[in-house]
Amino acid sequence: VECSLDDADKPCAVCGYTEDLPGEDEILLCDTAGCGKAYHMQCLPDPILEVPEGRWVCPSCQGASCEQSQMTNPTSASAGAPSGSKGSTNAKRRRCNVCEACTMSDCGTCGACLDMKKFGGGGKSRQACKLRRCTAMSDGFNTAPARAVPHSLLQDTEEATRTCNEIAQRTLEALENTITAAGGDVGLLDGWYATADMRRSGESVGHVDVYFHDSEGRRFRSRKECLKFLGLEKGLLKSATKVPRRA
DNA sequence: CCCTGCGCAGGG
DNA sequence: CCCTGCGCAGGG
Repeated sequence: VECSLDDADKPCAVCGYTEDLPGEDEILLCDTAGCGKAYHMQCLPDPILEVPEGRWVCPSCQGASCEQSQMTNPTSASAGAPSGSKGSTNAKRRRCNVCEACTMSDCGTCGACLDMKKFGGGGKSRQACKLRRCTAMSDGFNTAPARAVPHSLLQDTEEATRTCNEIAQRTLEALENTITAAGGDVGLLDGWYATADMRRSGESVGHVDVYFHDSEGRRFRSRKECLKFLGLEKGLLKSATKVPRRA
């Protein structure tokens, strides 16, 4: 595979970054004549781990031709996997590229944009433009529930509430899985419930904060806090578990 | 005081 | 790129 140096600073068609993320993926260029768009391997809808050998066609061009032109690629992380395979081991949640937010352009003025290199920032924040936070993230493998409310719902109290409730429920189930994985019994969570509220202003508008509550009114902000309280924190089983007052 | 909601940095 | 945990400030 040869790379044209002229294309070395072409920005990724998905994230807009020109450079490789530190320690992470490289940029691929579509080999379709007249395309040549660049993609981080990690930013692809179906991420791949190694630079493919030979010809590579981007998702956009694949869709245009209705061809599965990648199926013969032996180095792809997931293509052509045997049916018994458990699938990609590093699947992540990814933007759908279809929802309203995904079709927006980077606004160039929000905090996330101003940090992007293409807008003169340092490229440290690594957050999506506030207008482009996907509301239909694709399900990755073994990942936490999405925590975002569609922008169109920010003023629709009823529907937004329902969405938050669903998120709360899924996150509580994620907590159960975490407890189990840490060697705890799900019964520890008897009487627990989760609440979810969306942020209504600021750069993180639409983000949903989930809190866990136990049967005695204690509130926890994260699964980690729950594990600590339940004495399931990895490695250290503190005999003197901190218990908030008013027990 | 505590609770809530938002920002932020680091990890993946 | 998104997720996660936690700092922190302002209001009850």
